[in-house]
Amino acid sequence: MAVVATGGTGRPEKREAIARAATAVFGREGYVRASMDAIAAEAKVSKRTVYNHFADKETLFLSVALHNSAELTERIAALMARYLDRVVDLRQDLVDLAVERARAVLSAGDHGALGRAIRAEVTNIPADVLEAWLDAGPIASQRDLARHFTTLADRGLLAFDDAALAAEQYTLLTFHGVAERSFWGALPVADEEVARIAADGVEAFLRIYRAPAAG
Amino acid sequence: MAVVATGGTGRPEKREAIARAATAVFGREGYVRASMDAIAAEAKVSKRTVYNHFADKETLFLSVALHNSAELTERIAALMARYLDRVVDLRQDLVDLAVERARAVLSAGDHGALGRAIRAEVTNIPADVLEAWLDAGPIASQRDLARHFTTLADRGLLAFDDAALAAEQYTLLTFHGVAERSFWGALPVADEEVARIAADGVEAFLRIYRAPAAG
DNA sequence: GTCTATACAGGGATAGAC
DNA sequence: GTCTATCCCTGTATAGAC
Repeated sequence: MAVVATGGTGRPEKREAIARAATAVFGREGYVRASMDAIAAEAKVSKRTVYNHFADKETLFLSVALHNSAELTERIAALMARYLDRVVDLRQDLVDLAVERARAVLSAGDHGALGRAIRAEVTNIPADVLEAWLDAGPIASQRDLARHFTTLADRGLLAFDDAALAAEQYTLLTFHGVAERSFWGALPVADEEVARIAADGVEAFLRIYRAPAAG
Repeated sequence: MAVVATGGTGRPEKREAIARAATAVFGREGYVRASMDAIAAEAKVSKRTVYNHFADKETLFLSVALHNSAELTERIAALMARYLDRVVDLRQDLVDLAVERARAVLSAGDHGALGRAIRAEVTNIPADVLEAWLDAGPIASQRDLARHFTTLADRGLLAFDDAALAAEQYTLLTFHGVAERSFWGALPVADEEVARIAADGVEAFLRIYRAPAAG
């Protein structure tokens, strides 16, 4: 069970097209229902080319899963930098970050959909690959968030003993409610609902962690 | 697409055995991988008997999903009654409830496993059936919890404007972190981890919602 | 020398028939 | 309770095309 992408003597643009198509099809159909024929068709390559770039269906799935995980972590890191690097109105920035993160992860695009496929297959994924996926994805994002929170605490805007715990509870209060309601992006959630949950979550979060001195 | 269980002219004990077997197999394998042969074998009946009681695979799945949802709601309601009807140490009772709920939903048993299968199939489940599942399961449990919280507020132990929001945030803080970590029961989580998350979650919850007068 | 197109072997699934 | 019609999937093989 090769974790690293296999082979790949072919043209890189084909490989990328296959990976993109696989992300879309696995996200739409889930691992079991997705067929290599459908992926080849979506990538507009022959099935033989798919097998030339990726050893088998499982390798292809795990490969795009890891790639997708890292990509999403980057996008979320960019959002955190945008909203938490230069905070002027802490509450508003935390709400905006929550809304944008929910949109990035759960929007109809491929990101959340592939995450759902991975969660569905979790019992069939080798432990080391699952760990790599977690480490490049959710765990990395939580680490990034904890770092930002530490900076905010240094600036006197937040107060806590455990930055990782604060980051986890922020995520639970502002994100997981939406993720659960939408089944990780499978069903649409109204924008107002996302905004409401974000506002309520930040309100609760600030009651726990706002520094006494701060407004 | 019949929502209600179909047919059922056969012996009720056979029907129950099939439903139990289907719950186990769907939970272990997921909807697509589970085969009617495996379910018949696990129930120790012939495949013909399975099709005599349930019209097809989809009907069987949706039927056991709804049943399972209602059953789990009952078990959680019993836990809430046990820990919240006669509160003496609010913090301890909230922690114990969180731990027991996590155990009930996520333990290696069939309950959480089937829930995982449903979440994986959410895009293939008819909207009305999904709504019925939510209403008999997660939504019902949240309503029950909100009712208990209202009583606790009347007794001066909690303080909030919106009981439903408080119940949702209690669930997020004390339960969803464990659910996510274990992928809804697919992977084991150490008892100490469950206890730690419950304690941290209740601590945060009480900082938001403990009544000023109460200890 | 990689890609396309298509065909094929082998296995397994549902659902119904005997 | 077994047997079978029908279908779909993975992965390979066999052609030729740029």
